[in-house]
Amino acid sequence: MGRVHPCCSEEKKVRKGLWSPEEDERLASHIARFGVSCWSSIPELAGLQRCGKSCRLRWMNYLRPDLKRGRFSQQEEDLIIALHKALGNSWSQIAARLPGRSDNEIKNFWNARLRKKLRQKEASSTAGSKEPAASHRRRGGEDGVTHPPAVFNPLPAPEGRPRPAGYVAGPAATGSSYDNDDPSAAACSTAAAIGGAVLVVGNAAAAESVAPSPTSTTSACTEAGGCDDGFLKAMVDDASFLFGDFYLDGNQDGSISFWEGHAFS
DNA sequence: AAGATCAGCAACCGCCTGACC
DNA sequence: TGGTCAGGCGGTTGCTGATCT
Repeated sequence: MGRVHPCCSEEKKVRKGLWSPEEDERLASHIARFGVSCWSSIPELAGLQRCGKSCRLRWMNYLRPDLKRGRFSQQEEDLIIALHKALGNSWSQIAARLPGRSDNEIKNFWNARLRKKLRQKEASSTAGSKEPAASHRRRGGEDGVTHPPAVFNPLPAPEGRPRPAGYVAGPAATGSSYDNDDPSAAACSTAAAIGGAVLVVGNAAAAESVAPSPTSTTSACTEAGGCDDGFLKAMVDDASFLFGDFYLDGNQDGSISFWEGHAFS
């Protein structure tokens, strides 16, 4: 393990660092014309002095036509927080549920923004905490705690979607908005139909119990009547299921509710 | 005005995993 | 069955522009 990829070895003259517009153009036009068959052969075929991994990364994170780039919407932000709570640092899985966003983008966003934001929230809620508001980035600045505190900004319900018994709108609800042109918001909205069962994931106790495992793909959860980890796993493993049939919701106590259109089995 | 600090982002590095021989 | 290879992933680093002092 840890062996150097042949395509990245010193023997071949490979460029590193930022990509030039010409390189981008070469790679993009090559992939547009021939598609992606074998990343390791693409540099040669496209006339690039890069390793295949570098080409793949550039394509996946920057050149892919379906990337939307730009700032994260409030819905995306909420979704990332919720998915991170459920999936941990599985950025690729989180990215799979956020159309138009790359795992790298989400990862950077999380590291740069959300983690700090959540930490500040936590610090302010536990007044008197000695933790600095902005512990400085990198160089071992991370504390090893990779999960956010059990805080989640509630989303407002889409128009016409009935609230379940017991739903409590949180104070942050008015701060959220739905952008109609935002895919993730649209996805949430499309699930607006159908009321019914509510799956509550990550209440404070549950979040605590899940927090120590950054790669955990299951979570303690409760439903009106209980839910099993397998269900949640299935849900987070299936983007269309999540987007098509679920509406993500947050509760005042920091828990997250997933509304769905099917009866739980 | 200049240096220090912060924030965002692109890209590299090391490791894991599955396919293939 | 074990070794090799390529793809993929998460963590980390480095660069750059903006903001602060």
